[in-house]
Amino acid sequence: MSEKPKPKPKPRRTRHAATLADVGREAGVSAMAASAVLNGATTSSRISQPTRERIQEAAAKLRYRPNATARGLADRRMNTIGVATTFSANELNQYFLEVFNGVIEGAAAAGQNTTVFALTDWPECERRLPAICDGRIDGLILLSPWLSLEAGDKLPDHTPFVSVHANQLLPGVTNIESDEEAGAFEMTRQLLALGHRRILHLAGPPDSIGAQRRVAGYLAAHAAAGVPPAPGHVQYGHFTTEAGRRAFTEWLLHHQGQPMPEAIFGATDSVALVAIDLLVERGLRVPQDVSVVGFDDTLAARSAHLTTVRQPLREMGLRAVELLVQRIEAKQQDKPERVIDQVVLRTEFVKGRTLAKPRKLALLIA
Amino acid sequence: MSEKPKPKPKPRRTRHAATLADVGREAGVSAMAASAVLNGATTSSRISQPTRERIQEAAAKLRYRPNATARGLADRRMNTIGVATTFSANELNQYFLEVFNGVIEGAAAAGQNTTVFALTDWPECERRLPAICDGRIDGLILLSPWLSLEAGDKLPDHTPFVSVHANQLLPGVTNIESDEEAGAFEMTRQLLALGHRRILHLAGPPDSIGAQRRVAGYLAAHAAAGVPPAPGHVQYGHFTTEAGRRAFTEWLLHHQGQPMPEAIFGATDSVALVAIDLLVERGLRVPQDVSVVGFDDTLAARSAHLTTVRQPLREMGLRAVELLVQRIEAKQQDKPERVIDQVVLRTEFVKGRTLAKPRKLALLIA
DNA sequence: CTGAAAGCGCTAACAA
DNA sequence: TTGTTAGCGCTTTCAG
Repeated sequence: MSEKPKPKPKPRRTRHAATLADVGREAGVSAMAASAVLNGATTSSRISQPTRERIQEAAAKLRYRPNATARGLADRRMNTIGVATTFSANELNQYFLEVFNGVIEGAAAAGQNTTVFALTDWPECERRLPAICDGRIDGLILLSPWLSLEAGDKLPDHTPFVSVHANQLLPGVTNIESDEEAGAFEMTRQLLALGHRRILHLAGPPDSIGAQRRVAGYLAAHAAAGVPPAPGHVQYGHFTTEAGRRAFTEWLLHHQGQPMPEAIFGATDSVALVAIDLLVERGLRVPQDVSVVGFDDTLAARSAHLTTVRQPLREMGLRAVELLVQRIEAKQQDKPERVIDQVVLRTEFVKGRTLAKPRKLALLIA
Repeated sequence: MSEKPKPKPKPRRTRHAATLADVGREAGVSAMAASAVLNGATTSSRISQPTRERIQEAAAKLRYRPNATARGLADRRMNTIGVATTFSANELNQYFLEVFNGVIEGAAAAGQNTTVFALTDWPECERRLPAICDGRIDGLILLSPWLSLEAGDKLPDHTPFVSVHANQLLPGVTNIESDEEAGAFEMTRQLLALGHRRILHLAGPPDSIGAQRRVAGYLAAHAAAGVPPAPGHVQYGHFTTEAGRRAFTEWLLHHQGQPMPEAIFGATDSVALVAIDLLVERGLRVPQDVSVVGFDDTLAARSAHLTTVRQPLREMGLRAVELLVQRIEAKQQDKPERVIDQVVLRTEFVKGRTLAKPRKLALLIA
């Protein structure tokens, strides 16, 4: 071939610190040797001791820093997993914190970093997903995603996914959940066993699968005990504090003059806690006058000694990472993999201080 | 098998989806044109409408996805900020959640992603910092870092930093904090004004600047009121629930038979909340028998209606991102910048339900 | 208006 | 044991 034009040394807008090439030059070896020594590339064992040392010295002298971006580009791997969830400024999300804690821990254990994609809502997720799965992460955890099946079909296929508490099973995405119905069943069973009959369930949104399962548990426990649920005692709403406040307030308004429920079963701890607030504001005592129980066992519940159903949120986060990393590895090695549809973890009754026997005389709603 | 000369089209371990080159080929234009159209590179306006459309079509057809890693490498910018903090599995960190919420929000507003580096302790941070600042993030927020000055000197200098609640001002790192001393002062002032005299301050670690400031506020308020602090009523410990439990239990043990404090001022909400627990376990009522107040105004405190000092944690997170992004921009454009040392936000007294006048008769510690 | 070429920093494959 | 070459996918000069 023709002579190499050999252009000028190029100004090199020296952004990054020293590069492998720099180190190599300094040590009088190739960049590749430096790579082998410094970043443990495949050939690392084949470098002689003296060369090794020269390279180490040069690296130290030039304060060499590997560049993750470049490595990621070459490797097609960033060692970073993503977590996508809705994150609202007005109400802090305990649930998120608990799961996230597990994710962080699992990721650290697997040598992965974690980047968070904060969404305002799930439609936004559908839009942004392609941009999210653009090489910066190796896999993504969807945290209680609310995606349509069509959206699920359009998930980028070069990125492995795992979901936690998905509202809808997505094709090819392992979902981690807990046996919420069993949890709600057990909780309701305990309430009934104590003698409670008018148990108000402040439920989540009717189109949430989780909310449905909790309602199902509530109803099943009644059926199992041969007790018909108190009529009108399932009030749908949402999982948040504010929604809980609205739902309960409204329910009370619509039931003025009627007997106060003996127990209130919130669809989440937030709902239960705000119910306690509202009862206290009315001069009622918990649990002497009304028992209140929740669902999730988040931090606020624990510090309030709320009786609740524990979902192993941290474990769910851990598990999600584990499964995701497995899938990433498999994909990396082009290994076949059979995707597990679901992993269901157990829920557990947590005895707090907000559950007691019903009082003898019914209170009337003021 | 044997013929080889012709360097084959290269198997191209087809990892990533379609590339710009693919799109260009499909549309019969150069990759560069595709880049201009699809990713809004500098020259984007100079592409003719028809070409534009052809490229768009081709991109859609091939399901082109930009690759952030490649772009990051070329741009030397990932549009990602990092947050480094210690994260322990055994105790959930409310403080983190609050600040993080602000960070997430700020980052989203600035079009940045957020990646979390979970550390077990700050020495680990010093070790990992070089590896963290390796091109994957454009800047880093240190969340209540506890770094020595020497460590501060060794911070990689190609990455801008911002700290929140740093225990030690780091050179060239803007620190965001709140006027904790003023907050503690005001809280103590209120306690004294209500008539409290034996105020037990369950403080943080003596070597924490934040703990020191809270103690300073406590003492200053006494001085301002002309009331000598009750002797032995500052007990050092740590900011966590467990540490709070230990500290209070121990203190009570050492003061058996002496009067119970009229009020307890926890260095954090966690400490205050666990103090309430311990009091209740001893059959005491809060606030009728003992007032309990905290510091931070985290979620658990709010749901417990704890009287506390609010630190604007979310705002601090927002501000941190803002400042960091500014610095990143400045750096990108090689603009000179004068680094602000500190930003101090205001704290605020939050009236809850755990503060009342002291009871007339002193209780004795059992 | 468009394309060719070079390079961001690193790694794998192949020679030497 | 070491160096050379050729990308990873994208962007930015600089020519046409």
